[in-house]
Amino acid sequence: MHKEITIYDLARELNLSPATVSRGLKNHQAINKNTKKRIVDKAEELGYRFNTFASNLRKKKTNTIGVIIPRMNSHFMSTVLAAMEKVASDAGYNIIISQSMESMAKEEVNAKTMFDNRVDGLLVSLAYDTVTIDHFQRFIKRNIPVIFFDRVHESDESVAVVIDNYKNGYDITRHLVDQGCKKIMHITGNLKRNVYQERFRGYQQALQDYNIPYNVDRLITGELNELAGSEAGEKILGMDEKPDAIFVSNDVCAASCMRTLKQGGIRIPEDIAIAGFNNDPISRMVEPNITTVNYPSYQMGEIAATHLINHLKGGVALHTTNKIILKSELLIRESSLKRK
Amino acid sequence: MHKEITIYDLARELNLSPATVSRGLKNHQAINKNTKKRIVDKAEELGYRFNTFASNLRKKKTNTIGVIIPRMNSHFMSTVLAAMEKVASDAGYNIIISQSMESMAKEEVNAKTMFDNRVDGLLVSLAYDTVTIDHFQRFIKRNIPVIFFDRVHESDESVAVVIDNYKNGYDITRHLVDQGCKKIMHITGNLKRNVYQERFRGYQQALQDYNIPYNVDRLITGELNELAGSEAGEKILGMDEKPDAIFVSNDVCAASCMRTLKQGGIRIPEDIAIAGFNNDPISRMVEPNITTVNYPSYQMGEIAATHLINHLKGGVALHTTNKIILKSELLIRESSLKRK
DNA sequence: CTGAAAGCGCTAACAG
DNA sequence: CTGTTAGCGCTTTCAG
Repeated sequence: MHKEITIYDLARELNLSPATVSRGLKNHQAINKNTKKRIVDKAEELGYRFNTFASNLRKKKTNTIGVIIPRMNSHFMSTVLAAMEKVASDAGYNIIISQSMESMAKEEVNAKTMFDNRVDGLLVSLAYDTVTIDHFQRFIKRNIPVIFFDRVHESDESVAVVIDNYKNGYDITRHLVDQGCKKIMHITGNLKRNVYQERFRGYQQALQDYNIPYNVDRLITGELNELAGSEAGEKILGMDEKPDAIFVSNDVCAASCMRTLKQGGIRIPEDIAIAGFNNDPISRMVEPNITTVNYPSYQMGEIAATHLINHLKGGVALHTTNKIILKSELLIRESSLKRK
Repeated sequence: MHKEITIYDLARELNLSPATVSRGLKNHQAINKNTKKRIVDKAEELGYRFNTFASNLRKKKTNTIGVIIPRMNSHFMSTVLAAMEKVASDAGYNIIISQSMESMAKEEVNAKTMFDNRVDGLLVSLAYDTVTIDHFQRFIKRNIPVIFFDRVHESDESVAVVIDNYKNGYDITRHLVDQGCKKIMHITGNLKRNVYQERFRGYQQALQDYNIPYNVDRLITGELNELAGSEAGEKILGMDEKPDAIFVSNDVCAASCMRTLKQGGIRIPEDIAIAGFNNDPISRMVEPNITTVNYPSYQMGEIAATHLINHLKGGVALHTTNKIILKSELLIRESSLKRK
């Protein structure tokens, strides 16, 4: 078994004190250049490795940011993460990422782990079935900043970075109405989540504003993945009174649903217009291209992380800004254009 | 500022020793049930939080597995990660994930961080431009197991979990030849990476076996993303002697390339047959559906993680198994079927 | 079933 | 520019 080398070992070998070795390794200014080199070389020679735990224990500081997300299975999420990593690592922070796998129970465990690992701050997008956010209270109580993004929980004690889901839901629905659609279906996620709830509200409001009665049979909530899309497609194919438009809350699901409908002989957009959400690459790849909402994912990651770090670096009280709403926009493509 | 509660605080309040508190918190068997409850309750009351650093420092053990991947932007990678997380957390291990962003320099830094964080083992898929794996030597020297998956480096000291890229490259090419194609283009990634190198070798061998001369103008290497696909498409549209088939090393790129070609008036598969790789959902969503290779991603994650953990739990020497090859298979779809 | 005591490796005063 | 010293919070013998 390999014996771990410590700064004491280096100190002994070099006839220096552990303190000097520690400083030398950290490239401390007040250390002789020559001494530094001797230290670094010896460390290399003996295979010394820095002990993060001892350091963190001593410093009571970790320089680590925790990120909890539902899953990293979408283009959206991987873009957000890339941005966060960039911002954090440029600012000298490490990032630890964990997935809740869309389960609140796992989210709680993950939060606990992050807490015990003493992250300096937390960036969170909530799981599918998260109903309370009590598991983040311990952070808030300790003044550890928590920033929610995308799937957020609104409270006075935390910051939320979002897009205007209500408006986007409204705009999409209105666009479909403009195309002459009256029987507009909505396929979306769990309505407990703000994002889906808000889009749904926008959908309902638009219907109401245009005097189209809301019909609960035209709402499907589910997982919003490939399977859910094809299942919804099958269901629609079996309906006596088919919708003339569908507003789906994510592009992968929309694409999958569209595929099933096309296989069933439905013409898109002539028979049924389709709109998705996110501007996932898939929306530009299928035929017809899917009308969608451009989600500023890189920006969202960048802003959430920057905001957190600015706060950590001292300064800016968090709750002064309570909600950051990013610009997003409707991208109209062929899948919804009945009137060309 | 919140004062951190330690086991000493709990001990004092409860008139117990720190040792007993520590045991109680860990649900140690030799502690009175009643005492345990008192400890846990008091901890809750005072808002105690466990200090992972102190514990790790003392125990010299972290129960953490590090994962380094190029990017988590593909369906493939997110599936692999989901599997790894499941296996690890079922076995009581934490996972820390970091992305090299396809850069060797970042990969080196990440490896260093993992090392300093004393991960018990490492799961790695190499960056695009990684040429040496010296940065993993420190792990190997210290008997910290490193398992490579997908994008691997072959050496005697580490385990690699892969599919048979050579065979798949060969099979795809042969399939295209079977369809009557003679001018088969290959769009792939950096040939330094085993996966692309092997597929390329398979491609070349198949050509040779069927007496088709290899033409270097029919090879494009690049990033294999959406942009690379459309650029390749444009390039092909501008060629005087166009290929009659294209074998692309990933589905997203294949789909994007196909879109561009179709927009340019090329019929798929009549004019040009197309095959991708990975069985990404996108391959089933576009039209025509793309012929591809079913990549057992979940299994790959599961096996790599299980293997690592079995090794850690004591037992099984790593190098006895040096390479694990998973079954993968050609999925023939419309995009390559000239002879129906 | 509980306690005493030592030490994991590092850092930050403070002192020179 | 370098050294001394104390302590971060936990676990683990060993002892009772």
